[in-house]
Amino acid sequence: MSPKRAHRPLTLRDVSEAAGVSEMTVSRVLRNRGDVSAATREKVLTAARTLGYVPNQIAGGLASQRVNLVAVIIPSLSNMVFPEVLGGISAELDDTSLQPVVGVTNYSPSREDQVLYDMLSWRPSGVILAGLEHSKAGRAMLDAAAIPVIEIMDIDGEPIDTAVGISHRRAGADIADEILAAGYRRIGFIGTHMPEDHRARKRLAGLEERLAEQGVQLAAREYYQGGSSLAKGRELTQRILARQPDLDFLYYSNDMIGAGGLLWCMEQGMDIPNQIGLAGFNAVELLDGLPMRLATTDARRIDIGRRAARIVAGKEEAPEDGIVALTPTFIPGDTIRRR
Amino acid sequence: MSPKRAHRPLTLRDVSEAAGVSEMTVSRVLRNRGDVSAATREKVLTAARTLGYVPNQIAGGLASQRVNLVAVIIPSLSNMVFPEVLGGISAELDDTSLQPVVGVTNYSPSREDQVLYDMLSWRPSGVILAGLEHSKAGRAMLDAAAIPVIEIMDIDGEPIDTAVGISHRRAGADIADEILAAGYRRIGFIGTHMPEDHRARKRLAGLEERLAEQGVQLAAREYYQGGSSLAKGRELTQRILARQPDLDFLYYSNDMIGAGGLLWCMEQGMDIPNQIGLAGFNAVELLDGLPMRLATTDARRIDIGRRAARIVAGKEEAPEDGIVALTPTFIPGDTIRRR
DNA sequence: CTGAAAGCGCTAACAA
DNA sequence: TTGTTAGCGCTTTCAG
Repeated sequence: MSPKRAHRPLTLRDVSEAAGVSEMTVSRVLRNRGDVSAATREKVLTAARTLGYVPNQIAGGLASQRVNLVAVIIPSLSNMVFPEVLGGISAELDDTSLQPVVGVTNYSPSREDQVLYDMLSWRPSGVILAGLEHSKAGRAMLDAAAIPVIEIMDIDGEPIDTAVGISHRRAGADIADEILAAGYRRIGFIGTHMPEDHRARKRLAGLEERLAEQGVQLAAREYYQGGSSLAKGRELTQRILARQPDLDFLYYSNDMIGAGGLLWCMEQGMDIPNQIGLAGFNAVELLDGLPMRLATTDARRIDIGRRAARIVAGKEEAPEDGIVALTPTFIPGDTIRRR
Repeated sequence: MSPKRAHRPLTLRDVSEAAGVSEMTVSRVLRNRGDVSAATREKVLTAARTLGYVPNQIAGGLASQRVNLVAVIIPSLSNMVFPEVLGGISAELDDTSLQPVVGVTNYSPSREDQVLYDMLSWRPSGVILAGLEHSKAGRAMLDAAAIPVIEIMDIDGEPIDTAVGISHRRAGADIADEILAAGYRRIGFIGTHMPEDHRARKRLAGLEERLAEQGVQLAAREYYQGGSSLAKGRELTQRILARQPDLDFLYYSNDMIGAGGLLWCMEQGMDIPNQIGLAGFNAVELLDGLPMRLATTDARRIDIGRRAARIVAGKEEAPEDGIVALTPTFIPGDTIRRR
């Protein structure tokens, strides 16, 4: 028969009694702090293992005024993008004593405030959160928390402490350059209608600005609500082309709907990239096996996670101006004419 | 100019002084506990808001011996499946005071132990973790923790407290029935080579057993390492059919590689579902917009998350026998012959 | 309805 | 190298 389930959680005192040394010595052994003789060390370790003791970080955190938690606050988990950022963070934190704790806002500012409040109440030693736009209340909480704040994904704005990301405005402009250089002129845009997705908004602004500089205007736009899927990409592509059949390029605010559009255009027998060019955003590797490779931009999300984590972990110093700018990479794939 | 960043985190005492009442009264207001006059309540709330006070749960947890955290331990975040389970958990926890804290094991038992140790050191009020297979050490920690343990995804085994999930063995057998009933006989299997993915293993076992009962054996198998992608699905499909061109059905251990295989078969001009049938597993809605809908099984992962969360939150009582069995749904799509 | 005292389990700081 | 003492910031409990 297996041992009975415990009724009372173990404390340091239990280990201390079992090992015949003071609680303080047990504490030192378990944290690898201070000098302890090999013999007592062994005794303590054995006792702790035998009992199945797990230290109480609640008590430890209160006593030491240090908590090895990093709050990570992101808009969504279903987007593929943020799990990857998380992957970068967690990989870089793995060889430190810090643990990430994740909160999800669903792109809602009020929920961001709530999540922030909940996380800060654990007195983490740092915060990594997406975007530079926060509510006044959120900003106040961050200021009052007096801990390092790393804002990720976006650098178009004023960071609280440090921002790690790409310029989405710039990324939009770069895509405009690619599109124009490839000779496309009648350009349509398909993206989410999300006032709170500031990064998508900035990309679109950058795109339009650069187009305007070259005397080109967006010929059509199609917005949608809710999550992105292949199906949605198909539907929107069909709709925009029904309205404006003469478009020669479609720019999608993400790869998922872009891929849906690509599949639809292929089924219609359209000549890609000559008759029409397509591009998405984010370089979702998931889609690598499609019949054609969608043109896209790698937003460097794993690197963003890593750099942000390195900074909170103190492996890397934050720059003077508070901005860590990464350079997005345009990946032409098969859906834009080669120059 | 914005207010300076704080240097010292605020405490109850700060609010107490600002509001001119005892710390105890502040505590009561902030937790909505005990009777407080509307007037003092208002004073306290105003003071707390003005200062930007965020309660310290580390201290609170220690004092009250209660921590409103639920540890959620899953194998992976890049799988699409687990973020959805998480979604279900988080949705159901939203109207309680509990917060999920997520740990990722990467399908490694030793890492599961480490994550478990880290999470239990926060003294959560419950644990939700994937699978019924745990190390001896992990089992010991869970026993010693003396908190509710909900094992999710799988019910083929002996739960510690409660298991919420589907029978993968049974799901495999059901798929065998569907395949045989549709008239396929030369069946190939493509799946990950993951000794630690017990659920995929049990599905395969269930499939083979049922096939054997009907006098059919798997005609070919192809295993792969690492993550699943469309590209991998293509490659493996090509490989298995090169070896065994006469296969008339391919069963994939997940939808992602299944979809890759589907795209490849379509490009080869194969007649689906007559010449060859295909099925995946998991009903990943992401893939909904493909040219044909892959046959698949909905493993009820959102429901699994919800039910598990309801039980830890005490919204629902755990059954006597510790097993909450959900029924997976087979979705024929377009890639299996209709009877 | 409000307040005072004690202590949660651990660690910082100091003493031996 | 080991032990002792005094809190960390809150909540429990009890008194008013």
